[in-house]
Amino acid sequence: MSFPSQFTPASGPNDPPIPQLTPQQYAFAIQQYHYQQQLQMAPPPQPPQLPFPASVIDPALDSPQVPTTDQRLELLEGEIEQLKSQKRGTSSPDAGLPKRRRKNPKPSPHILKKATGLSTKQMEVRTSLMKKVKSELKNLTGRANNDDSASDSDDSDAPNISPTLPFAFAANIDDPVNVKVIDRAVHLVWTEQHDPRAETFSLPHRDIKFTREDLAKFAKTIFRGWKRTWKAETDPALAKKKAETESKSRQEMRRKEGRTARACDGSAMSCDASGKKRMGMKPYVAGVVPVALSLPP
DNA sequence: GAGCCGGATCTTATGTCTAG
DNA sequence: CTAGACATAAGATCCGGCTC
Repeated sequence: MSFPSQFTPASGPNDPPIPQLTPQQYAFAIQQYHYQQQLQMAPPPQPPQLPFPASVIDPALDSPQVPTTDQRLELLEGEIEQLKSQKRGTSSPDAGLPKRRRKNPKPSPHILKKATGLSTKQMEVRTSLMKKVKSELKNLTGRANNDDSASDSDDSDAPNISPTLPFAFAANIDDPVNVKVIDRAVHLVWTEQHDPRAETFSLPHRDIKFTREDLAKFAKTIFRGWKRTWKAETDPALAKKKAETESKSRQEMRRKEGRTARACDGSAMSCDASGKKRMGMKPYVAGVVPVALSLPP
């Protein structure tokens, strides 16, 4: 995996010319462009405050105009300002609901931020949303171009194109560039998935609620993970440390494998096929006795 | 003190390699 | 070709520091 070594936000997110695209890639780019244009222009000024919009994508926008890069940038910046003012003005993303309903507040259903204590359905929706946020981030940052795995189910409707909004990993998460990318991804997923009646809705359960903050939380977690990878690749000291850690990990694993092989010699229970994933693979934990070694006779 | 951030660590899914 | 071994990426979680 590789990241762009330089980030030039001043040049605008869409400015870089599309380099040597094949006709297929170019077609994808055009498709993606229209797709994002629709999503970008469809929501009313405050989409989260509309409980159930009739449609996520305005059919009237099917023939998208082609704005300039500057216009797109302005739209994005306006979007961010809108989100910021929205956040300042409301403590909750669903503040658009009639206030009378808040007289007897129920326990908040927006509990997807933390994975603990969630029901099975909530966990499924949470996982699905994380995948979608990640997918959008990949497409927005161009990371998808370097990642052929693309196993996410919704990748098909967001084809990979050249980078448009790369993360500024050298900066913090609150850097305007990063905030812009995260907000954009959150907005895209929210627009597609917040309305169970929308055609774009594809979550496993319609009755599970979530907020834009949940999505932002997911995006930030993903950013941190990617930033860690980026640092490990760009910082020689970290790269060296990582290599040493991995080397130790492999040594430890081989030692454990040797012990396990001896211990489970003739014992089918302790070295069954599930060992393929090797739950005992704990790179950083030395001295942890594998469960297989303590099994009863 | 609550909330956020970043780093470190743990866990898991998935990709790649290789011996049979 | 296939099963198993191994490598890697990345999500989840914990923890300490910082800010308000």
